[in-house]
Amino acid sequence: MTPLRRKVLEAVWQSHEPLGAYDICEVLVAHGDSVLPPTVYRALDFLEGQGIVHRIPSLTAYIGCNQPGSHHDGRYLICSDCGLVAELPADDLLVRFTDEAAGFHFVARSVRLEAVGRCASCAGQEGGAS
Amino acid sequence: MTPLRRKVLEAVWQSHEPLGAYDICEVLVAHGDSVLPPTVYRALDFLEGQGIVHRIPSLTAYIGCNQPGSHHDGRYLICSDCGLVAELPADDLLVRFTDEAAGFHFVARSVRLEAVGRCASCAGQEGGAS
DNA sequence: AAGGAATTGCAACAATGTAACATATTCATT
DNA sequence: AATGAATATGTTACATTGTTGCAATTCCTT
Repeated sequence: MTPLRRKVLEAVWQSHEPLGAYDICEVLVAHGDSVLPPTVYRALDFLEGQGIVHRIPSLTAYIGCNQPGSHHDGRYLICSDCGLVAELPADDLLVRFTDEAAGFHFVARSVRLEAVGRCASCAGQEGGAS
Repeated sequence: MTPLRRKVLEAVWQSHEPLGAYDICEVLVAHGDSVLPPTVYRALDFLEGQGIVHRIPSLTAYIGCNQPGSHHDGRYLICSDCGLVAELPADDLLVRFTDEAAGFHFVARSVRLEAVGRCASCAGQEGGAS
């Protein structure tokens, strides 16, 4: 862990919504650091490898991990209205899928379960996209 | 379903690996059609809405659906070595997650379960990107 | 201090996705 | 058949996201 990586991590942590890599650039620059995309991507790769942040491919964005560790599995609720992501703790569903994959001689390195839909508060208000 | 959409669908179907939108452009152009990105993306949006093709966000690419229908749930095994994707039929795991999400008043519109790792044939050969 | 590995800075670029508007096509209704 | 609404496609230009390659720095070990 280096100062730069810590700054990237803090930027992700302090945001309540997923941050894109370029968003992170802007945050750090706003803090007086001069940071360009390759630097951010490298820091994110590192942090992801440590299981401290997670990439959400559906949003091309990153979130801080709830309960850090080096497990690469996770379950996510992604609100397509407000963009918020809730991370649920990994459970036996993921293990069962890993086992099922093994039945096909597939060696799973990470398992992700994600639901895309509308969160409680967005579903409460009217205005559903049809 | 229109001629253009059918061509896009065929391009996706006839590829044994996931195709990016720009790959699809190239395929159609190679077939003599003049097609630009917005056209392909629109066709893909339509086909995805029909449940005939699936987008794999982890790869920013598309695959043809095994058993077409308008269900938006799926389970995928994604080989990070060769890029091949196997689609497994949806099962009760996805339903259980939908129910669990509902417990948080989250209305899931689609659920995806994906494992990233090494497929049987890639795991068989040596050369793990350790 | 010298060597080597890992990290960061930087410039240029590649790949992916979208907005806005023009043009065609379809199809029901007159 | 002519009109007009709705849908689909063509085209330009651009926005966003991610990468390559190399130089400079830092840090740790010998």
